[in-house]
Amino acid sequence: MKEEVFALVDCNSFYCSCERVFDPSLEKRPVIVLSNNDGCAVARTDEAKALGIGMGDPYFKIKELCKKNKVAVFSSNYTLYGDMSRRVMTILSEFTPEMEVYSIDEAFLSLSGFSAKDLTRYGQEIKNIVRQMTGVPVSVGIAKTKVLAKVANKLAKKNKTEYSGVFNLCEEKDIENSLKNFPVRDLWGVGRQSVKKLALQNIFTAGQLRDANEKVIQKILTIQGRRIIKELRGESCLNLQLIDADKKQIVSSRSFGRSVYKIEELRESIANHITTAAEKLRQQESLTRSIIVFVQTNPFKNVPQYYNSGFVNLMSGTAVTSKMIRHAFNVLDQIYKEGFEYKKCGVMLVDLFPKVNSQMDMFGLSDSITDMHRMEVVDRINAFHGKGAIKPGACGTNQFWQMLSQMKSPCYTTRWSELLGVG
DNA sequence: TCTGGGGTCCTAGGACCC
DNA sequence: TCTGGGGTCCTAGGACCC
Repeated sequence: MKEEVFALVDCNSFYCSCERVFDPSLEKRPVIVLSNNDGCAVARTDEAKALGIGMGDPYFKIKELCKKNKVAVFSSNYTLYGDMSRRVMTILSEFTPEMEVYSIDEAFLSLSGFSAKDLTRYGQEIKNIVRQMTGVPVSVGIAKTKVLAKVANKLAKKNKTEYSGVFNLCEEKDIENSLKNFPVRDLWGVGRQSVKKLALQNIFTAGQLRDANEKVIQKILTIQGRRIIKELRGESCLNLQLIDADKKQIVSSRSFGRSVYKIEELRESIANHITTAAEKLRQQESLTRSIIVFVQTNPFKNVPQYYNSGFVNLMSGTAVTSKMIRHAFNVLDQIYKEGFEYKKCGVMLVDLFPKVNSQMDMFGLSDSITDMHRMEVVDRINAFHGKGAIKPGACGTNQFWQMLSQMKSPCYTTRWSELLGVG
């Protein structure tokens, strides 16, 4: 069996760190970044965590606490974070022949075949170079399986001074020690429901899970639980996902900055969601055969509740925005009910398939060459001038329903589109 | 007043066929 | 007309991730 080694590189409080890069005065201050609509905290620095601000805490509940402690609060600025992420990933890719970009702020690097005794030093080098070139601090966990690399990374983050951001968990005695005290709820792939089920089996630590009976665990946690056990034992069964696989579904949805009642307003929002989703669809050179549209009221508010969704099947598949908007509007007409206070809506494209596999149908329902060319031109213009430079008229211009984003930092890295007023 | 958004994987169960 | 068993395909829903 080939001996594998993985490094998990994870940016520390990524969104907050991005904000700090462009405003050094934030360095020792507590910083948090809020979700869309300034709803809840999705990133916190250590200083903010120390104040008791939790992941996902609603902003209205912690607002006072933030004011009192001079917490720097930001609305999320995904253009900035996406751009910083690309920079970090580009640098990381120089350190390995094989890498999986796992999320906006995390990557698994294959270090298989690298000399074992130098792994820790290599991790330090990765950490230092990323910091030096981008300003973003990262933590590195090194181990023989992905699950153990996740554990190592978590411990590196938790004991920053002791390990200075890099923890090499390849030695048997270190694994033993680490798993003994590692809560099972902090394991990658073990969520709240699984924690409950494991507690009934008297399993509370990663060490106990590793020593449990595989078949029993598979019964209660499915095949995924069994894989975690194997990985904890050092048997690698989760491989690097090297190629960026095509999405199987594409979703665009968002809560409104305020309540919405009229179908005209929902239409505008749906048109925008279709535009976003269709763009992603064309980017991966796919067509969709099924569009789902949904609308819903605010479940947290004490008002009459309504949720509904509907779909349309398009036999020949399409990636043409205008056509998709027309179909989505038809669905919206069917599910919309007057008199409700709507808070959110969205679209899902499911049943995607590669464009090259599409067949001409007999009824002329397929996308025409002219339509496809038109979309290509639109995509190119938007790529150059910034997202939304050109969009369908149905998307509206005033976007009154748009989300709240009151504390957004400037788009430091992508100023052009901002200056042109199209970012 | 104010509680995110976008994904994947797995399983159970129904429909259908032989 | 009734009976049984096994296979495949599809879908909805649960659980999890960042």
